[in-house]
Amino acid sequence: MTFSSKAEYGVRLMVELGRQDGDQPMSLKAIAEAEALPLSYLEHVVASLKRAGLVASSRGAHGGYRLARPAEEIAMDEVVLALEGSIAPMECFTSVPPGRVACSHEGDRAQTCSTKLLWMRVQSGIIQALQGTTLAELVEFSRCSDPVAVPMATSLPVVQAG
Amino acid sequence: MTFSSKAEYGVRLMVELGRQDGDQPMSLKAIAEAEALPLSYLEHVVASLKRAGLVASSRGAHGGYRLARPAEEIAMDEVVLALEGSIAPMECFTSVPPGRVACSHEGDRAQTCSTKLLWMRVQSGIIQALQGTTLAELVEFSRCSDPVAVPMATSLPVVQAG
DNA sequence: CTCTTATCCGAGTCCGGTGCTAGGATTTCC
DNA sequence: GGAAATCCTAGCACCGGACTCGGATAAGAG
Repeated sequence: MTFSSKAEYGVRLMVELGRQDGDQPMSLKAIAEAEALPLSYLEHVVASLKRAGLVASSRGAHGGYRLARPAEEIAMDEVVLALEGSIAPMECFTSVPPGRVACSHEGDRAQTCSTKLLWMRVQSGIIQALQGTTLAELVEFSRCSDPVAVPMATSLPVVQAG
Repeated sequence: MTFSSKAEYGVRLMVELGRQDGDQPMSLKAIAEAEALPLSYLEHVVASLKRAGLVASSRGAHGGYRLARPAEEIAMDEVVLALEGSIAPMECFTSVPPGRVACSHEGDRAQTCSTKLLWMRVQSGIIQALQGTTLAELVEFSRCSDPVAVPMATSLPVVQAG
């Protein structure tokens, strides 16, 4: 249960773009160096973001990428969705008609998958967390590099199997 | 971003055990047949659950597994944690001292990872969803096999990249 | 006592996806 | 024209997930 590195890199990339303030675009090379990420791989990452309409590009010399919208109007579920392809805790969560959830296990004796309730709640939790966070927040968070108060979830311990 | 099939199978297994009411244990073979899951793989799955103290076993003929506690007292975060090893949306989420979160990217120029805030919120959302669901709920949900009202999250559409 | 049924345990295999590279084509500014 | 950039497609290598197999141990049935 981890997000792919594509999601990680893509979010870092978006934050980096959000930190920029001028209108001049930022080249991938500059981003790769700033975040210490492999340039050639970032090309694929940014392609997904562009396809989703989250970044705009300008080609040629002095070209690069910039946010397609102000950071305040970009919710992170869009970003992660674009990078990850889908936000679903189980592969069987494929939407056939929009708004309904079909589990591939269904049809076997017409019983609804007993785990569906659980995964739907988890999915809901993830989406709410992503929707409730804007890129602007992350940009702001990245500016204060001093490790003081994390705005949330400092009280809950990291859960890990012993 | 999907949970492993071990998590899926393990939850199914737990639900199956929860459906049993007598004190006699249920054999893995019976579970495997009831859920149409590979028996030899279930052995590994149930081993994790046993190690976590969620199921108890009795060996020999007529042996099998039963819940170590009543289903009402089993929150699903325990189950998923046992199966998944850890509940963290990013590999860099490793807890060095309990209650604190260290990101492996930290230390590079002492800047906190800009994505930490996001992943912590996501993690929090997942854990809350899991903690707020008991095994008993899933057992109950599995009994009413008619696909009427899903108690939650029916309103939110499945998010998926086009 | 042994046969059967079961849990237990470790090793090993197969396959697909993740993460990343390579090479080239195209566009744009100087 | 050349440099700097995006774009596009193919391909590779490794790692882990999903699963199998073989055997050891334990316990009830006859």
